[in-house]
Amino acid sequence: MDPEETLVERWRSLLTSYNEVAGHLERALQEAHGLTLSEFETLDRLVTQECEKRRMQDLADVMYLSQSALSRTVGRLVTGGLVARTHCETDRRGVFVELTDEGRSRHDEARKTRLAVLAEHLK
Amino acid sequence: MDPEETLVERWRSLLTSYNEVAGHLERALQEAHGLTLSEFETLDRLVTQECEKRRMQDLADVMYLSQSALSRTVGRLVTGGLVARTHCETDRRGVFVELTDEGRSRHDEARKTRLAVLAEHLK
DNA sequence: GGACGCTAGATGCGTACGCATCTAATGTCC
DNA sequence: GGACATTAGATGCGTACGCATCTAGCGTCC
Repeated sequence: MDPEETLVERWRSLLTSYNEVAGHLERALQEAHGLTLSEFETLDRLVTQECEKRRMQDLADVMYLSQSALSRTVGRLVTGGLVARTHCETDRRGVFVELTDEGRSRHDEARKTRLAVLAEHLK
Repeated sequence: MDPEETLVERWRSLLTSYNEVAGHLERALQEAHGLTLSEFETLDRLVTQECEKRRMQDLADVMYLSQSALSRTVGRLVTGGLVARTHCETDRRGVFVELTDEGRSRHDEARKTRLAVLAEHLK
């Protein structure tokens, strides 16, 4: 079997699945919870980690966003009151991101939406 | 095994793979051929089909883009001289998209780049 | 301790996106 | 054949993105 064909096929399938699921998820999260996919995923990273207070960089490491996109995403979450920024004591360049109660509960609701969408569209 | 956990894991893996590959592909195509990922994928759809002249709608059906995004992508390709729009005779609302020679050869070069990137990053 | 490089994040800027709407052509029903 | 719904595609608008750059704090070497 032609290796190029195989690769391209796998890539197209990845492309298609991703856009299918991401599209539905984006719309559902926005509609039901006023959250961007990236915003939700950011909250999700914070909840998942046992320590719910993380450096921007640590977040960036486990996410797919560029540094600038993450910075703005966190900015939006701060504006929405879902997370708070705290300065790091020992290194004042650093920024901790911390879930607020509102953030935690909003994530918890949104989780149900995610589950439903994934169950339906993640073949 | 918790079905939610499983789904979410698969989703995260999809999210990560997609962004990894798409990011590298986007950059490589831009760098080496001045093409957007969507532009390349559009060309690719045209080349792949035996008939290299297709209605916008047919293109939209096999792509992941919204109708408006596709329309603009084709617009950019037209500006770049890689495809041409032709009006459909029998239904003048319809638009055919047709590869130019330049478009065909540009796609052919870019294909090598895609292969290299996929081989390296599509785990 | 002052100059210089380096790192963490924020921000200016340009771009592709989706949604909603618009335009123009087609089809339908009387 | 004229009014009205429908369809194909283009376009206005607002938004999230990545890249490049900026700012501020840190570290090092003399």
